[in-house]
Amino acid sequence: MDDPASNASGATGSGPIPKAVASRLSLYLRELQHLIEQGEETTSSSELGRKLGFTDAQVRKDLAYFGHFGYPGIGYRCDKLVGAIKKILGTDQQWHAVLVGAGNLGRALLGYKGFQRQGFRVVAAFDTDASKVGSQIEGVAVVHLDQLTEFAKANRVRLGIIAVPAPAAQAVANRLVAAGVEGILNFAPVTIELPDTVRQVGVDLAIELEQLSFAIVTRGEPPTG
Amino acid sequence: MDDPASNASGATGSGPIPKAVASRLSLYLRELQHLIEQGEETTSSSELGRKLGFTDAQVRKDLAYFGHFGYPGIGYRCDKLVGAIKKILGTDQQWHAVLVGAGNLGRALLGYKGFQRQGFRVVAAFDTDASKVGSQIEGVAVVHLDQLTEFAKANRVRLGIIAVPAPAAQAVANRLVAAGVEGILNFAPVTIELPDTVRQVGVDLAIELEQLSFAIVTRGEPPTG
DNA sequence: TAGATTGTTAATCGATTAACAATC
DNA sequence: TAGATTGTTAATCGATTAACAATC
Repeated sequence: MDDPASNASGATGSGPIPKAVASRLSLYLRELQHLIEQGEETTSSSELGRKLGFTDAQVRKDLAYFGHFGYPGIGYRCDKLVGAIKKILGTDQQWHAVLVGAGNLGRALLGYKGFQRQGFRVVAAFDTDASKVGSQIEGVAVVHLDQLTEFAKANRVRLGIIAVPAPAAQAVANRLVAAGVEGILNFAPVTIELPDTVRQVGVDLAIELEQLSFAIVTRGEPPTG
Repeated sequence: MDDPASNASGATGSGPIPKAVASRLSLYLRELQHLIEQGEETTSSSELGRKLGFTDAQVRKDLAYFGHFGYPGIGYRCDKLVGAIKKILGTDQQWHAVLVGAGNLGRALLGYKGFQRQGFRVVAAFDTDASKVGSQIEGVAVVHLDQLTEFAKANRVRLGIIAVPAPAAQAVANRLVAAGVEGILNFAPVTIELPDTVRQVGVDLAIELEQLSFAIVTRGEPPTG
C-alpha cells in the first residue's frame, strides 16, 4: 500500500469497531478538531493520549482499527484522521433530527451550536402545547406532535430527540418509531422500549451527577474498572 | 449472617465496585424507584434485566458486589436495594452543587427536577454577565463569578456544574477547583485538565448524537463490545 | 544518519455469561 | 413440598498494556 491514508473505511482487518473504541473516537475527533483550529497539522498518539487521559498504546490501537493513518517518526495528519473518524461515526453525512418537547431542556437543545458543527441538524421541534405550536425557537419551527409522521417522511428525518417529562417518554418514542426514525436520543429519565431495529442512546442528567458522587466517595479506593 | 440485608456497605468480599458496575447501579436505582412508585415491593434479577437489557446473571453479580440483598425464591426487596445502592453511590447524603453559566443550558439545568429527587441541590448559579447577576432563575440566585470561592466555602459546596461556552471552560474549572469543589460535571465540549484530587464527568451532547449515528451505521454489523 | 513514532504481537487484566448447588 | 430465584464458581470473552521491529 503506497498511500497509507487511502484506506479509510476498508479497515486493517480487525473487523467491526468495538463499542469501547467508538466512544473514544468521538473524543479523538473533538480533540483533533481543536488542534486543527489551533493550526496544528499533525499530532501523535502520545499527545492525544496525554490530552485525553489514555495511554499512547491505546490511542494507536484504536486508530489502527480502521486504517493506516500514521507515519512512523511523524505521527498522524489531523485532517486525514478527522475525515476517517467522521466516516466511521457516520458524521461525514448530515443527519436530520427532530426534537420532541419544547420545554426548558428542549429550548436549550435547540440553541445548542455543537449539533450543527458535528453534522446534525434539528429541522423541527414538536410539542402538544397549543401556546407553543406555531412559534419559532432559535429559528426552528414548533409543530404539533400530530404532524410528526407526515413531517418526518417529507424531510428525511432519521433521528429523534426526546426532551419530554418521563411519563410521556414511551408514548413519544412510539410515535417516533412510527414516524420512521432510525435512532432516538432520550433525555427523559426513564427506560424506553424500542423495536431492535431502532437504536437508542440515553442521557440522564441526574445519573451523570450520581456517577460523579460515586467517583468522589470512592476516591482513594479507586474502582477496578 | 441472619439478616441478609444488614450488610449494606460491608461488601461481600469482592472489594471495590468496578466502574462498569457503578454505571449500571444508577440504572438499577432508577428502575427500582420506578417500581416502588408503581407499588411493587419486590423484584427479581430477571425482571430488572429484562427492563434494562442486561442478563439476569449480570444483575445478580452486580448486586452481590455490595451485600446479600436477595432472597432465593423471592427476589429483592425494592426499598432495601434502593437504600443500599444510594449508599454505594453516595446519594444517601445530600450534595450541594453550584452551576456556572446561566445561558440556555444552564437555565434548563436549574429547572431540572431530577437533580433534587436524586439528592443533589443546586444552591447558586454563577455568571459574569451583569444583566444576569442579581436575578433569580427557577428560584436560584445568580451570583457574580468573582464571589464563587467565598460562596462555596460558606455553603458546603462540593460539586460544580460547568455550562459555559467551550473557550471559557478551563478557566471556570480552575476557579471551581480553587473554590474547593471535589467534582465537576462538565457540559462544555472540551477536555479540561484538573488536579487528580478532583473528579470529573463530561457530558458532550454532540458526542451522544455521534454515538447514536455510529450505532445506526453499524447496524446489522454489530460492534464487538 | 539518528531520533521519533507507528502498527502489531503477546501478555495481562477485567467483565460477562452459563450453570448449578443452596435455599426461601 | 415444589417452584422460583439467589449467590457464586468456572469458563469465556473482550479490552488494555507493554514491548519492539519496522520505518518515516
